[in-house]
Amino acid sequence: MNESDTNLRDRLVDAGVALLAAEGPQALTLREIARRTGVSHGAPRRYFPTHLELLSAIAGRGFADLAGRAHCALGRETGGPRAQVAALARTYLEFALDGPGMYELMFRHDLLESGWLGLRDTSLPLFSLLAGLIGDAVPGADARRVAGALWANLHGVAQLWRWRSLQLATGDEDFGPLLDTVLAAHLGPEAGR
Amino acid sequence: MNESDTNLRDRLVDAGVALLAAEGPQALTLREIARRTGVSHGAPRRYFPTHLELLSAIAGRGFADLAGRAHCALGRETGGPRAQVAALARTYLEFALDGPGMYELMFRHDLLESGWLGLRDTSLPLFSLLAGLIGDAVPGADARRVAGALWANLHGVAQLWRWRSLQLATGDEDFGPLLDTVLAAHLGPEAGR
DNA sequence: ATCGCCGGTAGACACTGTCTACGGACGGAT
DNA sequence: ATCCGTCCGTAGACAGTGTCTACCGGCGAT
Repeated sequence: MNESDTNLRDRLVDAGVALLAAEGPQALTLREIARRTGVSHGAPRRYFPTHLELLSAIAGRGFADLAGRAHCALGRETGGPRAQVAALARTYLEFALDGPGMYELMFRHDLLESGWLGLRDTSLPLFSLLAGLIGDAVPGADARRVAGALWANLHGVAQLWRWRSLQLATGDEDFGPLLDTVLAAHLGPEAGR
Repeated sequence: MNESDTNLRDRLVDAGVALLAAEGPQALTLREIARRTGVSHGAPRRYFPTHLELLSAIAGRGFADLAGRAHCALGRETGGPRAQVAALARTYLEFALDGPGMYELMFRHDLLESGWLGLRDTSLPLFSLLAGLIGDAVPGADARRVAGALWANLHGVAQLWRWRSLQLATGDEDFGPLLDTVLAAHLGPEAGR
């Protein structure tokens, strides 16, 4: 009945997620995950033929979490499309800056199996959603291209902020003002307040 | 007289740069670099006490290369400040998309020694330069914040483009139109043609 | 009761980064 | 000329990693 003691597969991913949050991606050793799960180092091979597939499954949790947070934020935001884009952007940044490890792992393509589906399957719908909102928010622009530029901008801010490079360069301590600058750049000056 | 046969230090970095360009960052093994240099695996330790310091030295070549390209592009561009920012941005993207490995290594902070100076010492001057140009190009804006936003945007485009995520999302095959979108977003619609 | 398979164990292998002991060449002082 | 110390690179050990393979115990189906 209780499936948590069977399903070694899920237990491995659970242990990996916990280890990732606690010590970062470089701690995600196959053998350490097995150790924390209480099985031998050869056991994971039964479910994840290679280390990269286990890491990909762990990253999959992150993508699911991100998608969940995004939809939750969208449901909570009752303003216009511009406000929804802003909520989405803030959610994205908060997710990236939340734990020390998950976001890093999710975009370490050398650690994920090539052509990893989780990214495409949760990023593309989110991207289409963003593009649709942008199409509503700024009717004149090429929505897909603006959405791509904004997505890249958020990704870059997330990464550079994690490294404290942007804090050093701009002197800010909170990413709020920078995020406002980014949104204003891509969506035009704030209109729908 | 010839210093290339002495200076094992430089020979190691040379071999590392070549290996990086040929096979990517995950091939930058301490032992493989030593092998390609023709010395034993313990030899690098004399000059680079740890693996990360050797990788940092290799990345340093990349930062120097980037700075050189940037100044070269700036010297070639005779237009106004906006055209110079555009030239800088294009140079940055071309550098990032050029080799398969160097850009990746340069921003893999887990592979570089913490507080790595090369990044700060070549990024910050370049950033200040960018901020100055932006201050001239768009007099009204907070130059540092706009420069930070643009830098992050370029970084994000570089990364997502490398992963082909942006091609997938926008349908583009060349990053030119997207770059124009990005520049227009941060600098305002093209004026100084 | 017996057989086969599923799921996990245990050991081997090649490889990595780091550490330590060794060796040999070179230069300067006596 | 001899000795000594200081570089600079070698070689081996060690713990740890991912992958592969042989093994084995228990369980269900025949």
